[in-house]
Amino acid sequence: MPMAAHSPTTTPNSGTSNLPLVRLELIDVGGRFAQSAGFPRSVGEIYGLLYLSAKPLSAPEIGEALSISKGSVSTGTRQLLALGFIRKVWVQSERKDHFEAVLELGDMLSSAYDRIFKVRAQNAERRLDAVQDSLELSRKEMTPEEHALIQERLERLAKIQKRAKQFLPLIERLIR
Amino acid sequence: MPMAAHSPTTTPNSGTSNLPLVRLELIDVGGRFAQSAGFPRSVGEIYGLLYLSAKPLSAPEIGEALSISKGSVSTGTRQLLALGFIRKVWVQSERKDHFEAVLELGDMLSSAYDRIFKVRAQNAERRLDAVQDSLELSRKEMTPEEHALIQERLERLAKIQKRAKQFLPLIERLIR
DNA sequence: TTGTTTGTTCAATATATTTTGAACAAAATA
DNA sequence: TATTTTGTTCAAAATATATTGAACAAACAA
Repeated sequence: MPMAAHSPTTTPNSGTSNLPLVRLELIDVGGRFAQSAGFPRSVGEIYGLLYLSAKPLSAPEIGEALSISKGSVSTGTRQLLALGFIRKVWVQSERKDHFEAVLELGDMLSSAYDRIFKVRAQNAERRLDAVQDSLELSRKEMTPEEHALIQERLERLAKIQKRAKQFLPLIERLIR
Repeated sequence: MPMAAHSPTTTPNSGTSNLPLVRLELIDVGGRFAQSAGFPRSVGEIYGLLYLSAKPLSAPEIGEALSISKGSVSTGTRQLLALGFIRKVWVQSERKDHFEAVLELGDMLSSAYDRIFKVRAQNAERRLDAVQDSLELSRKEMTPEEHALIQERLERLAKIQKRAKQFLPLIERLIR
């Protein structure tokens, strides 16, 4: 009930690919995880596929295995590369790019942490400052009581934010 | 580029409500936060509105202030109540339900933590077990080498999960 | 150079999620 | 009881997001 009930959608892929069950399942796990982290499902599926692959795969191979288009593979791999979840590798006598999963999930998570949580925390801080500024701008439109109440509540928020700032680096250390 | 680029949508609300700028801004902050946490924007907006309100508000008041429908207010308040982010309060000589924000964000976060992260961690664990089971089921369809590779990689995942389990309670303690 | 292969972009389409509002249920009043 | 007020549900509409695939660009080969 609480959480954004991620649709009980179809099975990983009913395409023509002929992967053993384990792989299909991990592809699905990846897809769901991505979704719950706010990424397109296909991004997680690509990672799931590569994670259990014995050798690097080319973009067309990925597309075929997951039954997704050229464009989606291109976009998805770009995102995963940017997050450090996969690598491009050169394969002998092949012109196509090939991709492999970065297996060190600790590293992956820490880089994802940097890119996502730190940026979010910074944005939140900047945003709250702006709100406090606009409290002063709106000062004349409100009674002193109202102003005091809002000021007090915004200060509470600022405190929470400081607390969050304290423990985020701790998580970071544990992840590395 | 990495993150799911939350649309640069319209201003908090261009409805007829006549709130001072600070409030409009905090409503927007709430909306964006909700979105980044995977909730409907309107849920965060309701909380933002209540957070800076001097007195509890009724459902129609909320709907009017945010220009959202009866149905959305009903759904949104239900979610916030379930998460412990708001409370129902009784207001003298009023038949309508009234709502106020729980100001203790620490408590809010800890209850949200319980409901969201713990459940997710449990699901992930159950899911990974299932994948390991199906590795054994697929055993005959693959070479011993392939089996060994997949087994090793799934074990890595299980390790990560144990590590995550260790530090989650730590976060929990800090949040409380 | 020209032709071929590989990779990206982005407008159009498909999919998923959120919101609405009318229909219903539940509670209170008279 | 009948009547009014308040709250919820859920199918349909609106909105937001992801995917596709054709058009383009960039890299290579000959």
